[in-house]
Amino acid sequence: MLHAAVTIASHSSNSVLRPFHSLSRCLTTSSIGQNSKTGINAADSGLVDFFDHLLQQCINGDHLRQLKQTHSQIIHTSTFLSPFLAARLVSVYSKFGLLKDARKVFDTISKLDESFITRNMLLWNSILRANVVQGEYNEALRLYCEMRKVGVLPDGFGFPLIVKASGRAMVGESNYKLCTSVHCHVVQLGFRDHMHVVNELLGMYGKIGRMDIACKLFDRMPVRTQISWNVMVSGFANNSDCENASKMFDRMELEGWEPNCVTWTSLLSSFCKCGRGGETLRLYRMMREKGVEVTAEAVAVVLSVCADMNAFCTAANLHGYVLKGGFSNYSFVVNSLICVYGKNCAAKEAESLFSGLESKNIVSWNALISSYAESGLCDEAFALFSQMGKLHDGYAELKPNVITWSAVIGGFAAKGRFEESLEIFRQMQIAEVAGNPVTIASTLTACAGLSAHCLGKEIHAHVTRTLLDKKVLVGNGLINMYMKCACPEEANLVFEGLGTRDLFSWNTMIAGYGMLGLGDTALKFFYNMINIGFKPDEVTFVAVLSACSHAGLVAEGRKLFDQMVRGFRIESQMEHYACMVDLLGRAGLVLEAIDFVKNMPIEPNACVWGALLNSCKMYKNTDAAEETAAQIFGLEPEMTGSYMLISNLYAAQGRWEDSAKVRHSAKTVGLKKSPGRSWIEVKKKVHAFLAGEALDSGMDIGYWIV
DNA sequence: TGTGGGACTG
Repeated sequence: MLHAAVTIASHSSNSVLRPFHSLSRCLTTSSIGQNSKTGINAADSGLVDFFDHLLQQCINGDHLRQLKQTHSQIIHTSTFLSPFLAARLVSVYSKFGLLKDARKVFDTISKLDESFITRNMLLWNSILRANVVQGEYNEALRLYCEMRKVGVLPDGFGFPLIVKASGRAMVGESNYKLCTSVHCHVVQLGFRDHMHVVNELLGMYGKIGRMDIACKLFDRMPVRTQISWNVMVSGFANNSDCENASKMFDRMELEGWEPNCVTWTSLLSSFCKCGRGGETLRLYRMMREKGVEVTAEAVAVVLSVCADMNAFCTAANLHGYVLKGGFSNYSFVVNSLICVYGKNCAAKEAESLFSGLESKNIVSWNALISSYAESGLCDEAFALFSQMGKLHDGYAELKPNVITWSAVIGGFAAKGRFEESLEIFRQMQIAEVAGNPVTIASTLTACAGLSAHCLGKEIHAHVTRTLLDKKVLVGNGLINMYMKCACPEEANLVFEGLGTRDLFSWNTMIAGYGMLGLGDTALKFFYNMINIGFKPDEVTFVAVLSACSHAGLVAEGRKLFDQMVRGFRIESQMEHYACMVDLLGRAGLVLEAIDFVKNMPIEPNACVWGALLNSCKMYKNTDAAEETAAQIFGLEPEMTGSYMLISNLYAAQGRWEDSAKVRHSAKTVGLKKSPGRSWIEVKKKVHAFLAGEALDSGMDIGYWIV
């Protein structure tokens, strides 16, 4: 042992030398050379303290090499059987993220002495903690099973870890059974009222979406801590229930507790998750006024709200706060900054933040990729996505996850580049990444855009098998797809089968029936929706007004437009005016349509003029058409459709020279009408073809769904 | 000898 001590001293740096005095003390005052397998004598106890000190220094100074050295030195002394040091080594390795080494320490000592491992709770708890901290919840639960097998009963330190792992582990469809069985064990072993254990139980039930059980446990807690309250508020936040998060927050104050920065962060997060951005910002201001410490986590939440609300000024202020508050090294804060800049068309800034990040995790990549995709830069998104699989900083490759894939697929679908969107979806199947409701919704948008009925049906069958069809996002996508494929019966079946319907479900049904010219059915759905208590929004009225227009329901349309403004207090927007002009114009009330445009309280845009021009053409009102076309050329000179429309109108009247003149003037301003493009699905293949072009070979879209 | 709560991406 003396030799070991000398070796330590000679290998140590100056800072390591400091505890040497205590080591010399222990060497001079105790017997040397005694070795016991089960216990540590007095001399070793001093050595244990010494090694403990060294290990502490490894953590403080982030010295991995020193840790390895210290470990090997421990092995060369009898202290390697110290339960405390073994546990310490496990926890230090875990802090370095070296779970495998931690496990090796645990396994080695287990093999050395079986009776030792059954008695040593400290070691069990440290290996449990190591796994939980690293997010290895399933492994933590496996250890718990092992514990039970060898007859070790968890204590007040072990149970919180096991409970936490139960709520977060991936165990098939539901964790509920596992959670209740662990809960039973907690009660059996008398930890029903143990503060730390119950706090974890609250969190566990929150994680699996059972806030009802968490509430019952919370209400009968004999003593609560600040943590108990915070776990409840964050539980509601994670379940997107800002009403109850807010109630819990109020109740906390009412019962004399002061919400701290964590409580506030959870409250902000709950409002953010409910899509109530305005209130999140209001609460954030309130939090600052009250002098509550603003944490990096709170900043990240508020920044994510800014990104969604295009609140660029607030975000710029927060950026300053990030720099001042020293949060620039927090990758999750920088990730949300990337989103704010990316989504506000400041791609350069987003890119420089991204490249400045020391450690880019999957979220960082997704932040930039989804920013590109959402700003319509799908090629940039795809380029970055393609870079992901490659080697970065010499480290193992980072694989795109479901969020990455969905962002790219959604980006292409939103730009109308449906084939590319579906092709990437196919690649995703090959990469064996399972899609989720968001992925499926984007894919269905692409199917709808291509009227790819067969592929749409195939996706429908797939989501039915995986129970994703119960998700409202997927249901709405299916309804839209079937409507765009002119299959209202199938759309209706999906609608009827939806457990929960939201405003989108109703709007999609109304718009679908309207688009297919089934105005009466669209109206029936509109009135049903109101009768069961849904409040229509501006999109509903665009759908219902355009349904009236397609079905020639003029009186009904007029009534609804009036109801929208007076009854539902929805401000009429450009789309609503365009619908009304279309409604009147299509019905042959061209003069009234002209009058309607003249009396509009806002300046008409090209869509409104376009609707008017269309009706002028339908009813061969050349004078009004010319005047209207002039307005359009003034607003949008590149609108080729208007040139064609007016040229065709002249042609229809036999005014060939005028017709040719218009076409010529379009050419002189450098316009070329882009040819019409259509898709047709034949035998699970989508064929794209241009007007006047033969069918191409078609892209293979069959048998994608595994 | 050691306990817990808050975050960012589709």
